[in-house]
Amino acid sequence: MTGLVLEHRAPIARELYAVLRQRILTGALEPGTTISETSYAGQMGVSRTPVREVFRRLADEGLLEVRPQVGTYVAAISLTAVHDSQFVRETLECRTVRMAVERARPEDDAALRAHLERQRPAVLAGDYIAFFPADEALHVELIRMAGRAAIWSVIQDVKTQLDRVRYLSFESRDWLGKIFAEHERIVERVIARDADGAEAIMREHLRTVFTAIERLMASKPHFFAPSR
Amino acid sequence: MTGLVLEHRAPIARELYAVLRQRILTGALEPGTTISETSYAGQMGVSRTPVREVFRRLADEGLLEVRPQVGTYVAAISLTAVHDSQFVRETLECRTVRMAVERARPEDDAALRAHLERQRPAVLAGDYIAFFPADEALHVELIRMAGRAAIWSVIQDVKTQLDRVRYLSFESRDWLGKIFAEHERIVERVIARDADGAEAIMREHLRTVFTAIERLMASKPHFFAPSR
DNA sequence: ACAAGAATACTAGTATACAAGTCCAAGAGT
DNA sequence: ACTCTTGGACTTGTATACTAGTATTCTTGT
Repeated sequence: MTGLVLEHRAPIARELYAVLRQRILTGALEPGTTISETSYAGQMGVSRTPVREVFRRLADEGLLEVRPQVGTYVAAISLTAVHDSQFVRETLECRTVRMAVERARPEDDAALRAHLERQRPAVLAGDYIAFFPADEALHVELIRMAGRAAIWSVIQDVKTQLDRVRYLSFESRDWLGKIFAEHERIVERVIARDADGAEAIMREHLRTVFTAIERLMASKPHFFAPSR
Repeated sequence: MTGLVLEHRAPIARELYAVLRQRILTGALEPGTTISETSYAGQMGVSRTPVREVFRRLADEGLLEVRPQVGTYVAAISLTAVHDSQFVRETLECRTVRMAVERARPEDDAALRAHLERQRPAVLAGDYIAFFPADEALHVELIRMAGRAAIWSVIQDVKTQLDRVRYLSFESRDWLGKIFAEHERIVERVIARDADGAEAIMREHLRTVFTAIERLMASKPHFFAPSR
């Protein structure tokens, strides 16, 4: 008994997935970019097998487009997909925030306030990297309060499309402040047990992405797939 | 020029996916069943590569559980996952059916009636196989009328969990008739441009799965994952 | 110069070989 | 009889080799 726990090194595919996904979301790899299994495997110093597994998964998420025997490309942004993703998120989170209000207990209020305090320093520092997980944590908390924690996986799925637009559109410097102010208003309405108010602000909050979509369409129209 | 179009034979993985998915949904492979990549590949007469790809996708869908270095199993039914899937579907389709009513045009009414007529013979014959696609087609039509056709992919995703319960619970002989009657009432309310009525019946319609869940829990409790 | 066709250099799909972790059971030692 | 150890038979993870389809480029004939 050495007391030493040998760590399993994480599967290569898991690491590759996180890295490539982030590169696409942040725009390091722009929509339309060609990226073959062989070349990416060589670039990352691994074999095609895990790369192929990652490509398949990202294709299912709508971030890659695989054309058999031809090539793989970073998927163009589908305006329809983005709009419908926003619709799904708004529909689900507006309903769950109502439920959160109805089920809220005193200790939940404290948890919500704690989430805000975790976000505040990131906002003041203009630190997007730190803000994103704290942002998600608040939304997860509200869903948990609603008693539907498992639907976060569905929201995460559609949120992928929205996050990519957010990243690519280069939100302005005061964006963090705006988002945070809306978070404060939502939490305030929840603590006041005002379901209508909380839902209204949540709806407004989740519709701010539309301005990002419009800005991106104006500045980078070639990122979008033809609407057909 | 021969006029003969050489068909690309469909990728093996695609075929494997459809077959294995159906086997799991229908219960030919019961929850908890062990199924290794090697054995299934041998059984299907293909190599591990496409089998592995299919396993990953089904694991992402929550139909398989892959334990590294140990084995792969047909996933147990998660009561939480099923309930939250129902919640997502109800939330989305209740909202879209309202929108369908608001946007409905005369030619849409005809399309809805046509879908009912397509379902009727399957109901009279007690033909589940023929009914399922006609059932889905009606729901897709309503979503299309709402102008949100793309959210069907989200609904399909959560619907997987619900369909499995439906299959495994062995719905009674008169189930088709009940479902069809609800379809008729929904279509009738849409044609009457009664958004509240249509939404109410849709909600009732999508909650019938709860009786299937209860029946399955009573008859096959070992199909379910411990709730923790 | 130009158009048609053949060689070439890619691509993803599939098969196979090897590596490493896990579980179970048989057997040795006490 | 019981415990511990050790070996073997699994499992999935990864690497590599081969197949077949596609697009481009270069050659060839006019």
